[in-house]
Amino acid sequence: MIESPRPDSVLLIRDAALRVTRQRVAVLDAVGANPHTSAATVLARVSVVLPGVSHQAVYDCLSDLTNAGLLRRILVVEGGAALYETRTRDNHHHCVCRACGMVVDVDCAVGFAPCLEASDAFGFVIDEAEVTYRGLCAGCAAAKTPAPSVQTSKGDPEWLK
Amino acid sequence: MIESPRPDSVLLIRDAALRVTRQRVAVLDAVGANPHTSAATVLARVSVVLPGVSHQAVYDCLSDLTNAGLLRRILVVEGGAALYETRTRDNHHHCVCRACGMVVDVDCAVGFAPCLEASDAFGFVIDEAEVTYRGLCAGCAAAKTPAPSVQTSKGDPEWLK
DNA sequence: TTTCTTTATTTGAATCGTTCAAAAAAAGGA
DNA sequence: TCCTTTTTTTGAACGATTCAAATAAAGAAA
Repeated sequence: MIESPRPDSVLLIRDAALRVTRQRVAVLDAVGANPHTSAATVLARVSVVLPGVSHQAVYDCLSDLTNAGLLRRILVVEGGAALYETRTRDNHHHCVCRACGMVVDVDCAVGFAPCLEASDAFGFVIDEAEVTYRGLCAGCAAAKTPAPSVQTSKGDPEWLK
Repeated sequence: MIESPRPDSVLLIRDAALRVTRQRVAVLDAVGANPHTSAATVLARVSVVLPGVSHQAVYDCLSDLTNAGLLRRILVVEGGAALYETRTRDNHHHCVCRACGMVVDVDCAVGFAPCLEASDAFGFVIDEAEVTYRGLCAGCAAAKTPAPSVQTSKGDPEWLK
């Protein structure tokens, strides 16, 4: 599954006024192909296409692309690594399984931009609402595993590998 | 401001079927007196009352008290430390200032347990919804500081010290 | 195309928050 | 008071991320 750079990525990066480098294209492609990936996983994936990429380059690219609005960074795993995704401006949320760590996208029932209208935010000028649901995914709930492979937030979710 | 252990804490800990130790009482008191504190800050505060406490004890206490439902752990700062609070079962949310790191509690406009009803959660059994609003607090927004003391998530929020 | 300047990447070390593991100490029932 | 279990201390380790200096690549200009 070695993917060739999608022209989309090149255009997106250029339009964001960023220099188009192979690393950035590869990182954007990697996240696009696998939503909710950590820097470590991105590094692994990018390494296939660009042997020898440094982890620092991956961190820099993730950071730059995030600042440019091409990526979104979410803090979903307790004590774990940040995850990245390419869906950036549609105000969707995330459901995280406490057991296996699986992350899925969720649209809020309340409608678009659900909780962005905090009741009393003490004068805060809010620009983002990150909503994280936690619980058990269908599989883990069915298995009713009391505490078998409870992944304590180290490394990547198993289902991702 | 050396505080003496509140009887509340002792009772709460005992009721949670946990052994009542000075460390646990002190940790619970420390978080109770200062919502949204990190482990490092708790250590500093507890050290005043209990000179020589180990950071490990603080981590253990925070973990035990959190598991017992006496504390809630929130992941609010990008790449930063987890914060703890004693308001545990009222489903409130948090507003975080991107500039100074200030955290305030917010009740959702949508009502009690706002976004707990995710539209389609792929069969997830959800037990918690963590909502984090990000933006600028009134002070930082007013100052319109483009990027002055932008705290990049290391250490504790300045306003806490 | 070639050169030049700016911006990215590599390299390697360091930092922070957190956890692991073994020995010593304290809690609380018998 | 004794004894067993649970906590705490002690000290090292780890993963994720960042810092800093040297090198390489991007892309505008000649």
